[in-house]
Amino acid sequence: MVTIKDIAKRAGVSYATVSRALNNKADVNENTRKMIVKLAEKMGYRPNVIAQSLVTKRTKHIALIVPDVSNPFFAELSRSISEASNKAGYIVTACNTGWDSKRENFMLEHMQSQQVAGIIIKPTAFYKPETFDSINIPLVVFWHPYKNETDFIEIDHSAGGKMATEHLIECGYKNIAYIGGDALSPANQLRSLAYQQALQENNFQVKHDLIIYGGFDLQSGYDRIKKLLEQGSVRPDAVFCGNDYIALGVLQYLYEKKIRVPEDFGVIGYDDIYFSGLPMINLTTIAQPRDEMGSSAVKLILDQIDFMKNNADKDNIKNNYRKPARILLKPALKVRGTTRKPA
Amino acid sequence: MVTIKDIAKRAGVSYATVSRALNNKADVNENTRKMIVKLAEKMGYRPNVIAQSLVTKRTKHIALIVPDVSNPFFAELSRSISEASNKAGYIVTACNTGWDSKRENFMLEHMQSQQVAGIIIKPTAFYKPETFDSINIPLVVFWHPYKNETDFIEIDHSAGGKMATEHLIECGYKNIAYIGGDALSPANQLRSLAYQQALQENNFQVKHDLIIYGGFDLQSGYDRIKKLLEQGSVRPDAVFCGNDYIALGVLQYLYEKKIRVPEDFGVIGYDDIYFSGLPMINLTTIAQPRDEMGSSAVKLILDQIDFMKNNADKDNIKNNYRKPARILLKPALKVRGTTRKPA
DNA sequence: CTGAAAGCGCTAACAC
DNA sequence: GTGTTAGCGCTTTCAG
Repeated sequence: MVTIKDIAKRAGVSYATVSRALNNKADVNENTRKMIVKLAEKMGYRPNVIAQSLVTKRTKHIALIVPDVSNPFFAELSRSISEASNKAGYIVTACNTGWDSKRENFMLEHMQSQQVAGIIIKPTAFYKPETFDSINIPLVVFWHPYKNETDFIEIDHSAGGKMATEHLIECGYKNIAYIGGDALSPANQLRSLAYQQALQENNFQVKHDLIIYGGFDLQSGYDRIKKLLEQGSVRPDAVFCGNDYIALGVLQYLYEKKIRVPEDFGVIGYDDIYFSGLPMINLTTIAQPRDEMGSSAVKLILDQIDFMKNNADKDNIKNNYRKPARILLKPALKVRGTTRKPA
Repeated sequence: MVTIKDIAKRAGVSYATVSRALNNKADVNENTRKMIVKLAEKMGYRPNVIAQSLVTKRTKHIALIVPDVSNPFFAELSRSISEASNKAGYIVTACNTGWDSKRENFMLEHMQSQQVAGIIIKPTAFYKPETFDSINIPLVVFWHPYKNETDFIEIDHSAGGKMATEHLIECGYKNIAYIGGDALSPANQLRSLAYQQALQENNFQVKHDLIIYGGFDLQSGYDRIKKLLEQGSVRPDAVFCGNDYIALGVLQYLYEKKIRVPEDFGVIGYDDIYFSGLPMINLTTIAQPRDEMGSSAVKLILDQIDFMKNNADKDNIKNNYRKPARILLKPALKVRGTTRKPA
């Protein structure tokens, strides 16, 4: 491994000069610089980012912590975050928690040990209030307002849930079920609540038997629509699903049972993952603004980094001086083929 | 930020002792250790991985460089690599090149600057022979044998291409087209070649007009089947696609034009991404063994790390002492609904 | 414009 | 078992 000292020796200058030259500092003779840069290239020099970080006390890494990167929703979010970060000269490290909050905590700890410049996290469920207290680096949380101390980006899931439910009502469906994901997922609860409210406002009865929770995966959707239709006390004729995966599972069951969609049964998902838009799937769904989510998150991180730099003299900046930002993003209804035309 | 020096001061010991205690070194009094560990916890100590890495000269990071993490194939591969890495105590940083080899080179450079423990890469296209020459950290390359100097994991795309083509022939299709991705992708070329060979071996004529390349995306599949069917000199009745995305585009076109699949037109993809298996899509495809790919890649990286550790005294180890590994993985045919029953 | 030197937080000899 | 000390590769004063 070739270091600036090696270069200095060969160039016959001090290694401080090499450092200055390579970092484009102002006060270096132009000729010396050129000579050093060329030499560095020739010798195959690669700056040791680790060493740089140790002295500058900052890295160019942003950590992204999500439940599952292989879920297209998170994959797409991840890509939008990567792009925004790269544009600002940051690299992102994406970690899976696998919907496991123990693992989530571990990753949170670990990323701080890594001295990342900031953390963007989509928590798996409600976190304990103290979880984020000990984090004193830039942090952006998706979806979960927490006191007033961290930046967060919220999606208006109440609006989303309402939109979805009212759409099904307008389509003329009468017994609308809700198949959610993890019962403890706050987003899930907000949607479920909005669903219930929308029903009531429209003079529909809220039936407990039509509300069930489970996993956010396809199999879970399949299993639960099966249970609902084969063993339930009330037969639904439409279902609002906690995410597109669940909806895909529901569609699969209906498809197998040759139940006509949307004529005899309506299905609406949530997230608008890429594949939902394929004509072979054509799932009506609620779209979350992924790109906006990604770019906003990165922007907030950069703001915090900026703020800390400008206030490096003060102590305990983050919690005491900076007013946390809250961004509320709107989801949008995508009407497609799994719901019939409004009556 | 609390450091081991802070802890040492509070504990009334030297900071070397703190380091030893926290790292579970053998020669520390059990009581001192307990005291220090408890104190560290109380003070909210987090080891500075950057500093650790600087002295130990290794990090626990593995870089994964792929064209596009939002493509389910890479997302799933990425997850399998993450899991295998985590098990071994490594974290993975996944980077997109966006199918851009300039960006790929940049990432390669950058990751080395980051002092990652190893790099796993799926190159976007043929690389220049010298690309990997200057890399002297553990490296695993997917798909592209390169001299004898780096480990690589190859998928037998010749076998895959042959399998796909012969399956279409057995199904009784007569004019089989090939819609590939990037013409310069080696995997693509191998499949294309195998397709041509399989045709010849079965006494089918290879028709240039039935072979076209483009992007690996859905739109590209859609556009090119459209062109083939609307403007082509020979009308195909089946198509072997370079990946599932392209096949999805083809299916979309056929769906819109109400061309019956598999009765009047056969479609086969490549990759077996998750969504291809959904009953609504039900795409016949060639599955690449993602999990095996991921775990093998990580294993090879770990082997190299091990090897380097055990030969730390020697110089220029990687190229001169270690025999590079080559792993050949077999793809598998998944017969589903977009091809008819063999005649 | 350049060199000398301090030190980032930590590990790993080496002494005692 | 514990303290002392020398770096890891680099940036950044501080002198000159």
